[in-house]
Amino acid sequence: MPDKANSLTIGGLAKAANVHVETIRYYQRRRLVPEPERPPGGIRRYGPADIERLMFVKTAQQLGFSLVEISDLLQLEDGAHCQEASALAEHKLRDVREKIDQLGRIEKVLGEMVEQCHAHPDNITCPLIASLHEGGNGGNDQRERT
Amino acid sequence: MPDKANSLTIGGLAKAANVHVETIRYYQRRRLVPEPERPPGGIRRYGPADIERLMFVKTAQQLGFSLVEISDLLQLEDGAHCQEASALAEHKLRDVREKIDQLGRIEKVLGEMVEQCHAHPDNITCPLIASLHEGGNGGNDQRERT
DNA sequence: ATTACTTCCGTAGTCAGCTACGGAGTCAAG
DNA sequence: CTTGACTCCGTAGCTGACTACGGAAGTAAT
Ligand SMILES: [Zn+2]
Ligand SMILES: [Zn+2]
Ligand SMILES: [Zn+2]
Ligand SMILES: [Zn+2]
Repeated sequence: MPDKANSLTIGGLAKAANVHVETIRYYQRRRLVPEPERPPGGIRRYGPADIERLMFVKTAQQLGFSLVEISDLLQLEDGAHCQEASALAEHKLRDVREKIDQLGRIEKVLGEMVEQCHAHPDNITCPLIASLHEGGNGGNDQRERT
Repeated sequence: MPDKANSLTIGGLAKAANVHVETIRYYQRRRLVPEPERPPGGIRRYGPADIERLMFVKTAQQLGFSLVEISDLLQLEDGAHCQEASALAEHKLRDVREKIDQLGRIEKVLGEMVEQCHAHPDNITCPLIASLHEGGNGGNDQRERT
C-alpha cells in the first residue's frame, strides 16, 4: 500500500479536520474513527481517508446526530441499509422541524415584547412569559432521548 | 394569603407539572423555582403558581434555552426594570434568530438527503450516507458554546 | 397505633462529549 | 547528540441537567 498518502501525524490530522487532538483520541476510544497500526516503537500516520471520516462525524454532529447515532450511521456504510439510514434521517428531520416551529413562535413573541417595550418604556407586562405559561405545544412527557 | 389554593405536596406538584420530584428540588437549589416556607416541623405546600413556574421552565427548555438562560428570562417576570428587560429580550431574540437560522440550514440539508435517498433506484450506495461524506455545509469552527 | 407512603435533606452517581495532565518515548533540526 | 516539539497512553476533571440513595421525620389509612 502506498504510504506516500498517509503522511499526517495526529496533530496534522487534527489541523486538517479542524478538531483537537484529544477529540480524535476520544473518537478512537469510542471507535468512531479507526486507530491505525503503530509501527513498533513509532508514531501513527494518517491520510485523507481519516480526514474524511472525521469530517463525516463532524458533519453528522452538526445535523443533530449524537455520537451513538453517528456510530450507527457508520455501521450502515455499505449502502444496503438505506432503509435504516433514511429512517434515522427522517426522524432527525422531524425533530428539527419541530424545533424550528417552536422557535418561530418564541421569536414572534419576543419580537412583540421588544416592540411594546420600546413603545412603553415604563411598564413591562411580558407577553413572552404569558405565552410560555400557556405552553401551547403538543406531546412532551419526560425528555425524549431518542 | 389564601391557603386553600396551595394544597399540593411536592409529589402532587411533580405530577401536576409532569416532572420528577427530584427535578423540582434540583430547580429549587438552582433557584429557578421558589422554595416555599416550611411550617416548622411540617411539609411544604405548593399551588398553581408553582405549577405555572415549572411549566414555564419546561417550555422554555424545550425551546432550547439552558437553565441559566431560563433564569435570565425569569428575571423579566420577577420585576427587572424596563431597560434591562428589553436588553435581555433583544439578546434572546438575536439568539433565537440565530438558532432558527442554523436549524433552517440543517433542515435543508437533511431534507435533501432524505429526498435523494427515496429517489435513488435501490442500488449502489445510499446517497444519504454519501452526502454525509461530502460534508458540504458552511461555517463551522470549533463548537460554539454561546 | 401500626403500617405504608411521603417528605426532607445532603451527598453522590450518571451520561454526553469533551478537555486537561503527567510522564514516557520519538523525531527532526541544528 | 542535545534540545524542544510532538506523540502515546492512561487517568482524571469538567459542564449541564439531572437521578439515585439513605436515613430521619411527617402524614394518612386502617
Ligand atoms: Zn420596556
Ligand atoms: Zn426525536
Ligand atoms: Zn446569547
Ligand atoms: Zn438511501
